[in-house]
Amino acid sequence: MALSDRRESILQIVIQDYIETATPVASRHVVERYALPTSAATIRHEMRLLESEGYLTHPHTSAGRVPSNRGYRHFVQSLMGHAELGVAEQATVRHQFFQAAPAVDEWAELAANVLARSLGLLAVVAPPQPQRLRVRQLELISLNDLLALMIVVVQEARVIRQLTPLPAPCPPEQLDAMAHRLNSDVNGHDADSVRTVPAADADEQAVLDTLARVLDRDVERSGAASIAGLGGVVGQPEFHAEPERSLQLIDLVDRQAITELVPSAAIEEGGLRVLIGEDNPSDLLQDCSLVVAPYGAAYGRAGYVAIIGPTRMNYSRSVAAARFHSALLQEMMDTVYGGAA
Amino acid sequence: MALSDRRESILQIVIQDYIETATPVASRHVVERYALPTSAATIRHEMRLLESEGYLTHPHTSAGRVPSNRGYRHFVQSLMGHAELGVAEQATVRHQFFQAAPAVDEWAELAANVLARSLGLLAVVAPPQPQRLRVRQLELISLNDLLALMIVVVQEARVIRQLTPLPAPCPPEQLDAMAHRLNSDVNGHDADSVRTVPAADADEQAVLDTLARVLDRDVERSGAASIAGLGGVVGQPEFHAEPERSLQLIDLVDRQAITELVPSAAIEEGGLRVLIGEDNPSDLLQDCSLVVAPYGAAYGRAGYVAIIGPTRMNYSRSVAAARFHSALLQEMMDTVYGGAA
DNA sequence: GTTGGCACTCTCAAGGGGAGAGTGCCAGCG
DNA sequence: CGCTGGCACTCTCCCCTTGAGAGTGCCAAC
Repeated sequence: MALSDRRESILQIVIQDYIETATPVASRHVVERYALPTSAATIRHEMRLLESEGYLTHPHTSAGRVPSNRGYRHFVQSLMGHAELGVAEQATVRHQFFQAAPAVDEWAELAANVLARSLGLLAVVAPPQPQRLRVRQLELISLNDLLALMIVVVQEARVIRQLTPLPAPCPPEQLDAMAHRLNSDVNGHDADSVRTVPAADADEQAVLDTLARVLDRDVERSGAASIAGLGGVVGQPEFHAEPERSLQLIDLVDRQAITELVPSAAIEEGGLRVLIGEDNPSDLLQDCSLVVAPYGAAYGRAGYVAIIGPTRMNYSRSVAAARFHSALLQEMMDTVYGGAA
Repeated sequence: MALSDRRESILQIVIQDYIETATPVASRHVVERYALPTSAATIRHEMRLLESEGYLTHPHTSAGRVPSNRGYRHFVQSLMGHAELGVAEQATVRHQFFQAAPAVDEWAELAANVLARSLGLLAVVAPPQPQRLRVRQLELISLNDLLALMIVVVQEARVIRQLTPLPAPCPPEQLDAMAHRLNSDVNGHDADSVRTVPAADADEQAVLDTLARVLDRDVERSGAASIAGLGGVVGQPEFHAEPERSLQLIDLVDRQAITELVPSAAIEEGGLRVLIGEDNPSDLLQDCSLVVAPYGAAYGRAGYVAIIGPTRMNYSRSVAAARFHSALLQEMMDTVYGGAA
């Protein structure tokens, strides 16, 4: 099933041209634009063969050729080559990351915005999910004698806040003292080991109970994914034609539900993956492709950088950008939180 | 220019019907649906007068009547009455708020989501912007001998994170000691007074400098607005007809730029305001209305709850919901952070 | 002041036709 | 045997027309 050299290069031309112009590409257009030494009829013949082998399709009789999912897949695997982001662009992005606040969620937000802007596609960036949370610092702020505000800093500079009712009245100074005392007891502990810390009185017990509970609960909650680039992707011509599809996608983003469409199998596997058309688990992403690059597996359930766009996306740029950002996020985490894993 | 009673009630019927059905309302439809004791011809006559007075318009000759912006304005001021959210709904929302983490940004996020879902419109909720930040707690985490991670908890449980290079090598225990020492020095201080704290050595000076800088910087940054409900609002029939308008709006939300369309004059004035059609500062919100309810002015530059939708929005529900949420946010802040203002 | 009747206007959907774009195929050529 | 020009064929897209339907505006009568 190997393709002849000429056939391959025609396939490549058709796909690249279609990615650029978003219009079916005609035989005459190919010979003219790319100054091929053959006639349009010959190209037509080759295209016909490429179509019978399943790499191209035909919207209707008198339209040019359009890549099929199989064509895109072949393009990504064999034809597209290995691109890298330009040095200048890499430097600019790195700079932005080192300017940002040193926290995973901030980085994820920044990465999603940068990716969305530079690719014009939808970008979803999720921070790694820690398996369990360990206390770094505990603070108690007295709101009144029977109610305290608990602020817990856990690893990777994540912060949990929680109201804590106190069973016995506890004036501010006493609460401060308690926080101070508890800090050395709970430092570095996770939910389970917090539960084994002995309490001096009922209030301390209440605080410890609450602490253990929120440590468990926030393992689930922590690390919401950042999403950006909706404007770019619904502006793509493929969405112009079908408003309902756009609405579904907008709704998915609005409800933060696209994160569920990034298949966890692809993330856990470790390497960068490109899912094209029906590779996708969801019908909602028919005619869409997904580029997924996981990172930060050492910090819990791996985070990921995902690019979502029409199958007609610029794979070369998308893959390069996703690879670069996932590596950068990994590097940032290792630099700033490396010891804390 | 006062309207007769009958004319007023016809205006009210037309507006309410149009809000509900989104189709121009015809004279016959009015008499039939609302079982009026007059004939269609009479209604037509009255509608004609309402149109000549500027309260209604006409998409084209043989279409029913549609409220003009002036009509909506009159409706909001005189006809709509004062609605409140149902007791059950109020209780549900309150419950959700007390379940959430006690932090202004979480509340804003929750409020935006609840509003968007219950109204089907775009909701923007911004927390108040403090005039200056005061330190509550300072933590330093040693990344290596020359680099520390600074975590600052300021009032309203906001958290600032920042990398801090250290001029002289400083092992972890020493850094802990410094944090402990500094904590009592800077507690309750703002950027200006942090600058007056004397430093024991070069490292301490570096930490204090960084602290003062981020306290200044984050006054600008803190409190990004939460936005929700894009899916609902672009699903409205008025956006179906004009895809470019939807794209502009989507882009505005994607880039977090709608917050700039909420006029600061309306916020600073204090009370709830309804801006209809060309009341809006931006051309992008032509045919849109904006309900703005400020809150939390005691905590700095006031935050706000804003509802954005087509001029054909349900003003009664929107106003009631905006009023309720702004009051609730105010109450939450007073309860949890009341003493800290 | 209210009403029924009627002419008038405008939209909307469906149908028809012509221009344009590309292909598929074939016969001829090197 | 592969390449090429020519030509018929097909399908889309846009424009125009047409007819049905919806509502109004107005008038004369009550």
